[in-house]
Amino acid sequence: MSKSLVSSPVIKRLPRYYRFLGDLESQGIVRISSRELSQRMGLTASQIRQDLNCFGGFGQQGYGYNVSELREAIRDILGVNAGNKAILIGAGNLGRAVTAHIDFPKRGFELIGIFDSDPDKIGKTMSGISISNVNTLEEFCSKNEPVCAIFCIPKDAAAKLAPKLIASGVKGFWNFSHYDFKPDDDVVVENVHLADSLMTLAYGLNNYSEDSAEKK
Amino acid sequence: MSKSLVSSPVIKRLPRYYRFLGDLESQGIVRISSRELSQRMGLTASQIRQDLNCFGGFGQQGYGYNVSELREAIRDILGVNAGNKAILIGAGNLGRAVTAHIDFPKRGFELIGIFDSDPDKIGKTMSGISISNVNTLEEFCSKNEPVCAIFCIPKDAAAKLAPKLIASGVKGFWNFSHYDFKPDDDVVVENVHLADSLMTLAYGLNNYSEDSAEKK
DNA sequence: TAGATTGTTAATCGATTAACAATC
DNA sequence: TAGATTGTTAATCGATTAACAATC
Repeated sequence: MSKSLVSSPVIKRLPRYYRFLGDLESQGIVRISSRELSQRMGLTASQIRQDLNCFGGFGQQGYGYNVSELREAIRDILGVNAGNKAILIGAGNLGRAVTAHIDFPKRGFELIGIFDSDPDKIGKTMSGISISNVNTLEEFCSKNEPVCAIFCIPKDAAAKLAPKLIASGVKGFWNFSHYDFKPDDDVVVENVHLADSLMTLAYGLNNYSEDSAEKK
Repeated sequence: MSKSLVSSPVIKRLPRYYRFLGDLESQGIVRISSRELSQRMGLTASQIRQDLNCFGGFGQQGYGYNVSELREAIRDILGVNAGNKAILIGAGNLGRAVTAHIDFPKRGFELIGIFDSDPDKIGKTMSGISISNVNTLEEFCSKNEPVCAIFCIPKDAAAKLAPKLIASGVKGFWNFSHYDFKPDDDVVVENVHLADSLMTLAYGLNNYSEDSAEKK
């Protein structure tokens, strides 16, 4: 398989397109032009056409885009039906919230295991999945071959587990910890740094002025 | 107060600088050059110097940067000591995790209220704060004047509450919902779209190859 | 056919990187 | 002073926007 040629800003916009198209579909809207979609989403029509054309010509001149068709196309590009096997590590508050809050099958994943080191938690269940001892992790991985790990653990624990998981064949990380993956780790990482996000908001508030509102 | 002149990519890197400098400080490291910091963080030295110079000259030629001084400077730029009054809306799994997981004072905020609409939750406490009925929200705001609201509620509830909160003087939102703020809302918004982040990861996994690893 | 809207190329804008003179 | 490293300007790179010919 060859390198993905599509730039990161484009890819990060895909889930939002997917969401808007889902809304349009459930409103019964059949077709939409890049211009109208751009107005609803707060983008330029140019950008939408450029983004979509990274993956193919989904529209029709003079008509626009068929909402359902485009949505399905983006769904398949994202791989929302792929059912990637994932494990979650850390059954604390954050792990519990992620487990309860995220509809994994809808987002392209299947949650097949939860791990923790706390004896009080091991053996209990979370969203129907039994919590396993983290020292059985490698055994579990060689048997079940998850491709994705979700880090809801502190930085130090993440630092210890990351190399082991990578060696076990884990290719992607949804990283809520402050551990920094190295570029040569050769894995796909999505960082969710909540504290960083909140501090960015603090900056925005402390430098708030009439004309400096939202800018992603 | 005039418009912030610093670009969004720069601002989003500040919390990460802050974190790394904190680590360096706790390791007892007193000075650091942009070059060494760049190697540790996986950035270019140029970028670090450019970023910092948006806010002032914190370094010294031939020496580099004093770790503690620089960290304190960034802390003040971010406003981590500002104690912005914040309220959290939605005491479900996500709200509970955020409340338990985030050290608000350390990130520039003071959590002064939690709201929900569920009678089973109202009156109970979360991290020492009593959960109030969401129908008392406006009254609470006019009395206590929070500047920030944290949305841990579904899209529809967010859509209903956002205008009210903005009218009440709330200037910033930490938005975990799928509600989209409009540019003319004239507020500061930090979106944390967990489902979007996870789908981006799905894309990365489904298009994984040897050479296409992490790219923020 | 005429009108609308795409796909795509060209122009612009902004962010990152490189270079180097200033200076500690 | 000589060496190191910043602050800052200039060059490059990439992403966004504008324009328009192709075409449904």
